[in-house]
Amino acid sequence: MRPVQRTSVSDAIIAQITDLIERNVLKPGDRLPPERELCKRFQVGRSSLREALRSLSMMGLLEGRVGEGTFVCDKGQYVERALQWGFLLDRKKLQDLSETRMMLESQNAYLAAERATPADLAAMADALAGMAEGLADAGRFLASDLQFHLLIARATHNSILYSLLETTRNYLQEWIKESLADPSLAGPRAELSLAQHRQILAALQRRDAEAARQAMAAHIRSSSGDLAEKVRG
Amino acid sequence: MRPVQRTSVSDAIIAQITDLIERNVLKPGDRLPPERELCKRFQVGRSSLREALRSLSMMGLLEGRVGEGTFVCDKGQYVERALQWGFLLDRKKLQDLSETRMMLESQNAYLAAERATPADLAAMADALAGMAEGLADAGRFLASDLQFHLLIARATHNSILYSLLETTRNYLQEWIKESLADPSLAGPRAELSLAQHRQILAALQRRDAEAARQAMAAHIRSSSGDLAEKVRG
DNA sequence: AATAGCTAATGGTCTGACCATCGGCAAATG
DNA sequence: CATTTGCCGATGGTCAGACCATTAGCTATT
Repeated sequence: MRPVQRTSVSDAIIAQITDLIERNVLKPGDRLPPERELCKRFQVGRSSLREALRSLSMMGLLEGRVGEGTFVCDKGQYVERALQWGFLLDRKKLQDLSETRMMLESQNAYLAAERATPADLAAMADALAGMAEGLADAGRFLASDLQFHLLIARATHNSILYSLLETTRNYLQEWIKESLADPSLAGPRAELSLAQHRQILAALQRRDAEAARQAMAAHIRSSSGDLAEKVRG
Repeated sequence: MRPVQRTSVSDAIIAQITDLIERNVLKPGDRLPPERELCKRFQVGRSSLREALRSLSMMGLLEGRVGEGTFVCDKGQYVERALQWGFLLDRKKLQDLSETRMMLESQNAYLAAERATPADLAAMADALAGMAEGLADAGRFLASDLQFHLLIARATHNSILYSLLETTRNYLQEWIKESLADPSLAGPRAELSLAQHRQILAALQRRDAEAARQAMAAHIRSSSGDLAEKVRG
């Protein structure tokens, strides 16, 4: 004897829809039939259908817009989402996060040096210009700073690495902001930071992967010095 | 003006419950109050509550048992759930994941060389012995192999890095298994793999971080060669 | 003491209804 | 004619109540 397989209505719907998406019958951007219509087709109640749709939304496969309909998301959100949920639970490890970020940033710089397109490099130069113009405006400076780092991650053309860096940055962003808020050191530190960024971009432009990695590592080490202190204390 | 944030009842419930689990108010194995009770406490309808619970079940945080109640899962179930989405990975994503894994593994080896405790090293030696004994048993060999890599990640004593490696490994595990299933190459490849693992452990034991990183990188490059081929074509 | 049967509680499902929002259309406006 | 305004239907989001299948625990029969 075998334990009989207990099938859940919602799970069956989830299986069917994921299958449709997998076989590309439902393409990203496509609109699903209205919920009431789907109920009739699947021969199920609206509760069960909605539980299924909700789960699929949570996985990043679908997106519901009030008054418009339910749409298939761009493929690719699910892995990132899962990774995000993954270590959402054991945070409180700022030090670990900081270390992880350092590793991601420097390795991304290495890869970006090999793979950045001219367009990537141009965008980084723009971000750098934004930092220079924002030397007096902390908000703008920080925004351009963040953009520069994200552009490097994007230049790896590896969506996983980009997403990981983005996530760790998001977690650390608040602390980074705080540590840069101290006005007494703002001026000199901003200029140092700008110079370091110029070094990084220069290394990327001459495709020197190892130099890019080391420049990035040095930058993060110096810029996150007091972040580390703050974490410890 | 700023776009007003549209809050969803289900999302609010999800946020509250995940928060309770994060703060360990709800421990794994705990039973939640009945749905009808939760409705009264949250002041929401049962549909919304159930959509939230369903999403949390889909993430592997909760588990509902008919006639018994809803229970908090062991943290880590989410990985299993995530595996179910594995088939949605396209080739590009696989390549990216593989690259990310390579970077995590080698960097972890570097850090582990500096931080591994004697106990960590002893556990790795055990895993290595398990691989040696399992040369004829593919299942056991693979299990010890995986354990060895996870032990290295644990030896970094960085929970984020460990969690990241664990997750990427789980995503790739199916493909790794497949690529090692080919019996024609099983024997020689297993011995090569074992030898490489011995090199890695040796580097760790003499605290040579750079050697450990390079040994790990070499191992992964050679062992994932046909994985890369499989991905490409 | 063991077993069969009953009962209450619970998650799973269905139905119908109401609301807020969005897109599109027609009428009013300049 | 072009623009704005107001309306209407469709849609996702939410709610309340009901019924079902399953489970655990109690009860009474054996």
